[in-house]
Amino acid sequence: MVRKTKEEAEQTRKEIIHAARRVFHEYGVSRSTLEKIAKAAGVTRGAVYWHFQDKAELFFAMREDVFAPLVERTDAYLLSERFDNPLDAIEASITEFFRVLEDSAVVREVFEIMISRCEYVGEFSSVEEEVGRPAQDFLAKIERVYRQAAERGMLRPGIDPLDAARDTWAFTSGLLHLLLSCQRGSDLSQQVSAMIRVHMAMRRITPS
Amino acid sequence: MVRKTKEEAEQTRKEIIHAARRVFHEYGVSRSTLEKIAKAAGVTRGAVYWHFQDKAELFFAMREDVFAPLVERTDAYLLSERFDNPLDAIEASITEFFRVLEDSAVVREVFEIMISRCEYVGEFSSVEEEVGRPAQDFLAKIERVYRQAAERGMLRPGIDPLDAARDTWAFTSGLLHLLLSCQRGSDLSQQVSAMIRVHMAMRRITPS
DNA sequence: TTATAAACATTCATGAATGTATGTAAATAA
DNA sequence: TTATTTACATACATTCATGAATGTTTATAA
Repeated sequence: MVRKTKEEAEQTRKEIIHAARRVFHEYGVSRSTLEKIAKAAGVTRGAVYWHFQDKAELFFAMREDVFAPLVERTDAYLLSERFDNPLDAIEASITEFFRVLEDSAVVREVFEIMISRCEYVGEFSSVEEEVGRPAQDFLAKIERVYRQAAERGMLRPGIDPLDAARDTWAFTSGLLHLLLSCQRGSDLSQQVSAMIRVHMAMRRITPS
Repeated sequence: MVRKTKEEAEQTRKEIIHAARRVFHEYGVSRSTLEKIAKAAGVTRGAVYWHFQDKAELFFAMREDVFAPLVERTDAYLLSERFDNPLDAIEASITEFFRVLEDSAVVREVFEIMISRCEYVGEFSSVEEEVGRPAQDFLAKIERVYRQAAERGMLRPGIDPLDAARDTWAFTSGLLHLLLSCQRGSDLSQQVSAMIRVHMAMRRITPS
């Protein structure tokens, strides 16, 4: 039976993406053949080639599915007006990011694929830029927020907002990488929220 | 002409390792065929198979060549007795690490391969553990040094040594990853030493 | 109702990488 | 001096992934 309805076709497209995620995660991107992915999705390579031009396009689709809404979520916290203290917005945003990472196996799988199961060469070198841009954006955003905190006298004296932003930037990136690539039995995931709290506490005024 | 002398054989072994590094860096590990590596080294696949069992063994040899001496160097700073303030030892150790990374193209290439040009699955999943161990060790070491600083009253009051160590741990890891994977025209490499200084300054007493 | 095109499955040709097996000349040990 | 390894090069068989070409239904528009 072929020639499904439009909705059914969209469904198989999504199943291919989900299967790709599982296969990428298990075998790594370059060892994930389209045959394996198709089989995991319950279709043949013909279906995969119908929906996606090649492996790279499938990879990008899988990534975009998870990435865009995540950035939107964390930005909502970061740019929210409901925090009296801008530092609370930063803390809430970062905490939310790692909370999603902890709660959603799908998100975690995609990040693990991108960090330790993909080689950024050839058709995939553009991925690095696509990932680098949000990182760059994140730095710019938290710098603005830190600046607001400084203006309102809520950043500890002697700390430059840009310096604080860069430090938080590196901290966040490092925490992500450590969490996903060398957790092996370490209790790091249970320490995450405490680490974020401590990190932010160091730049608040009147640290008890 | 075959059957070289022992020293000549050792030389070709090294040339194969160097060629592997260049090829791995350009094409990524999985797309680096032993044929390409052999050609880059000026030999045939026969020579590669003579010196190494397969691609994985060649990869490990290439990595070990660079990794071991680097850890030794940074540890020398970290565990040195010549610093009055233990925090200076930490700062010097981290600074030294990134200085080597900046100065040595070989070291940088190997780190770039390991961070963004290798998939940690199959025969390579053990690499993650091998890299995770030094990271774990680094945390333990700086925690001890932070504790010394606290005992000598040189750590800013209100900061727990373990918390400080974890924060520095994440910071260092993040800085490394940001530096190697999303530098694209950013002036990050020029900011590194300043960022380290700022990071450490936040945990020193009497921040001017 | 029928033609068209969508949504796949199937088949085929091709190339590329791997591992192994075998060849070979020179260094080295006896 | 000669036998034996060493340090490779060459050749071969096999597997495997890719992309394209073609086949096959069936939803859908006209």
